[in-house]
Amino acid sequence: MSSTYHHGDLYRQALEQAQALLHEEGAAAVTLRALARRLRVTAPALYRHFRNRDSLLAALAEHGFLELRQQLLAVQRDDALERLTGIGQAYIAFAQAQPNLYRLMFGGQLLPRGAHPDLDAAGLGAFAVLQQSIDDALDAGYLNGQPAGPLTAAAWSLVHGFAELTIDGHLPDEQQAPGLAALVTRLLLPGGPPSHHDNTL
Amino acid sequence: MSSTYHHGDLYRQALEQAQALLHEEGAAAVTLRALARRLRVTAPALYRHFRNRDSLLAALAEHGFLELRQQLLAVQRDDALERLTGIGQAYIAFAQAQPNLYRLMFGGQLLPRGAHPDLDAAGLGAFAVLQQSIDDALDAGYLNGQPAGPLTAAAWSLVHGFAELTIDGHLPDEQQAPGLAALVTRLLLPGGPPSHHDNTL
DNA sequence: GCGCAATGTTAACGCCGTTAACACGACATC
DNA sequence: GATGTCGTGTTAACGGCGTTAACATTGCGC
Repeated sequence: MSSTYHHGDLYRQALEQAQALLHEEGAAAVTLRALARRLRVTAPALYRHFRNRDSLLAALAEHGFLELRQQLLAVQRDDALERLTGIGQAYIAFAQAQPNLYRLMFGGQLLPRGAHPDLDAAGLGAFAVLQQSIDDALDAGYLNGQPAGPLTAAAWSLVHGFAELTIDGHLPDEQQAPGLAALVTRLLLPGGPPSHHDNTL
Repeated sequence: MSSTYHHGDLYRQALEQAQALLHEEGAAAVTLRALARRLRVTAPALYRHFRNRDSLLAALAEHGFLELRQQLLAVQRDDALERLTGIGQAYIAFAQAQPNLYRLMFGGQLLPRGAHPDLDAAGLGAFAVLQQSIDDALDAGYLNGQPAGPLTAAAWSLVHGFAELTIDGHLPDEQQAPGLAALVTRLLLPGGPPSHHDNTL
């Protein structure tokens, strides 16, 4: 009399174990059958909760974007420019702490856009934090009043690129020093009204 | 009497067809069996030329890095700073022209580093072009004499990040205007001796 | 207490990477 | 020219995968 024929909350546990699998072994290891084995359930059972494997991966990526957004929102500084650089560093820290998750979020496996609307929305939500903090910095007179659009694109490109290159080991070792992330996030920002942040390297 | 029991140059044709498959349908579609079907050959035949599927993908990525290097080397400008921005734009153009190849090169499927030495070497070869052009710009008095290491990391991060974000559709549409690539590649560079390149947006 | 909907299992399909055993044929050696 | 060897192809088979259809069990509303 297996008292757990009905598992109870397979959906939640599946997400948790899938996150563990992703974190430990990468997206390729997030297999419906492997996940089912971990949960002591047969593979087709998972189809009651996920349309297919891609939907499961999309759900993981979506959670990743939601978590990233929260970590960016948690950066609080008085000065708008300091907050912007802090956000950049938090972004990089997120990617370095969970490289497999980050690769799933940006690896391009879940394309095309529109296939997973919730995922797209979560991605925009994270992007919005960065965008807002740039607007705030501009309002505070920083960034030489450059147009917000290209600035945002450049800022995101910089942190995203640095995050990916470091977690994939593409940058030479000496350029992976812990402090470099901070340095890089400041290179883009050639000053503004208060001068307590020169690019004094 | 199939006159082509011995195929002749299966290795070269396999690489070509694999490139086509990759370009048209992405890395997931580059399957040994699908490739064998295209070549009118059985799947195990490919194991005479590639250790396994990963080696095939690594060979494709390696060719990508070699081609990228050539395209960067082909950028010739008199002014060192102009050449640097030209290289950034050529880099982005490469990624946008062959998104599936670019994702394979940087998607992190071929890790860990050291698993495919030829691939690692080719990657470093492409990186070296960028590094050299930054050294040249510094020698010409540009970039405010900032340290070369972080500068290189930041420059590569910027172009790599922008390339990936655009080919994956993460940037809002208005920020994908053709000219934006040029703009972004200049944001990083706050001038130098000659002033014919302000950040006049 | 009954019935239905939710949620699990079993069995099976085709595709995949990979390996072992075998077959063909070009090319060197005698 | 016969012969043997080695490179390169085929055949057959294994297990793992995503996925589906059919069936089984259970909890919950009436």
